[in-house]
Amino acid sequence: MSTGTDVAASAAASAATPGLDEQASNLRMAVLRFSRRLRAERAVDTMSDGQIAVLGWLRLKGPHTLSELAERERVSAPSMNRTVNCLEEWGYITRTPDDTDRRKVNIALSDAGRDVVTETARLRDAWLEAALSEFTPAERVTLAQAAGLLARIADR
Amino acid sequence: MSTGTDVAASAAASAATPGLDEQASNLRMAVLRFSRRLRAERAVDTMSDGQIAVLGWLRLKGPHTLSELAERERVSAPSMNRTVNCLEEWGYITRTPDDTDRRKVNIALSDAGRDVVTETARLRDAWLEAALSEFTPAERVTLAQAAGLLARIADR
DNA sequence: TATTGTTATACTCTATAACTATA
DNA sequence: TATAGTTATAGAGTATAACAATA
Repeated sequence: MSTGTDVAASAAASAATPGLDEQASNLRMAVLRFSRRLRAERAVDTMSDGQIAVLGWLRLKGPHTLSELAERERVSAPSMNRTVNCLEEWGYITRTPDDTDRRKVNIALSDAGRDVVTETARLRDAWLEAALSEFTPAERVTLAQAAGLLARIADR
Repeated sequence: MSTGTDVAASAAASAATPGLDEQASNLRMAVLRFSRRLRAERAVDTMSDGQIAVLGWLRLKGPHTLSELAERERVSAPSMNRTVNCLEEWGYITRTPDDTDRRKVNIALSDAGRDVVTETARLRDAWLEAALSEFTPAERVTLAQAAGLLARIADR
C-alpha cells in the first residue's frame, strides 16, 4: 500500500476521502499558482515582487533596518541590500543612519514610495475583484473563510 | 463613498457585509503571506519550484508538449525548455517526437520522475500536513473547496 | 507562411565570502 | 571580538531574438 504504484487504488480511495497528503498537495499547488498569477498584476512593471513586498511592509509597520527587512522577507542581507538600493535609487525609500547605534541604518518609505505601493495594491485588487465578482455569494464566503484559515497557518 | 478616504465608514460597513474590495484585499494578503511561508518550507533543495510543478503536472495529467507546459506554467518556451532539459538530464522525464506532427515533442514522466515527484511532494507537504491536521474536518473541507476556486481564478 | 522546438544572449534575483565601520 | 551594512563574485531562472525543422 501507498507505494505510489497502484494508481487506480489510490485514486479510488482519494475520490472517497482524500488523505491529508493529497489535501496538502492540492492546496499547495493551487495557492502557488494563484499567487504567481496575482503577483503578475503590478502597478509598476519594472518593480519586482520582493521590492513591492518591502514597500508594503514599510507602509504597514514603519521604518526597519536592513537586517530586519532581510529576515522578514527570508532573504540574505546582500540580497535585501540590492533590493533597497534600487528602491532608494527610484526615490521610494530613504536611508537614515541610526542615532543611538551608528552601525544601523533606518530604512523608511518616502512619499513617492507610499504612492506606488498604494497604487499597486489597488491594481492588484482590481483584477481580483473582477475575478471574485464571477463567483456566487456562497463561493465568496468559502474564500473569505479560507483566507482566515490560511492566515492562521502562515502565522504558525 | 468608496473613495478610500472615509476609513471609518468603510470599516463599519465592511464589518456587517464586507464589500468586494475588502474581500479581495483580505484574500490577497492572506494568500501572499501564506505562499511566502509555504515557499520557505522547501525540503528538497536540489529542485526548483518550476521543476517540481512540471513533474507534478505531468503526473496529474499525463504527457504534454513543450508549448503546453510553458503556457500552463506561464513561462516562455525557452525557459520551459531549460527546465525540461534539466529534468531530462536527471532522467526524470522523456522526450518523444510526436507521430502525427513531427514538429511536436511529447514530454512524459519517467519511472524515476514518478518516484521523485512523489517523494518530493511528501517531504514538501510535511509542514503543510502538520498544519492541516490541526484543523477540523469542516475547516479542511473549506480549504479544499477554496483550492478549487483559487485554481479557477488563476486560470482566468 | 505559420508553428514547434531549440539555441544564443542578456538581465534579474539570490547566495556565500570578504571587507568596512561601528559597538 | 561581535555585529550591521556593504561590495565582489557566481549560480539559477527568466526573457527576447534568432534559427531549424515541419506543417
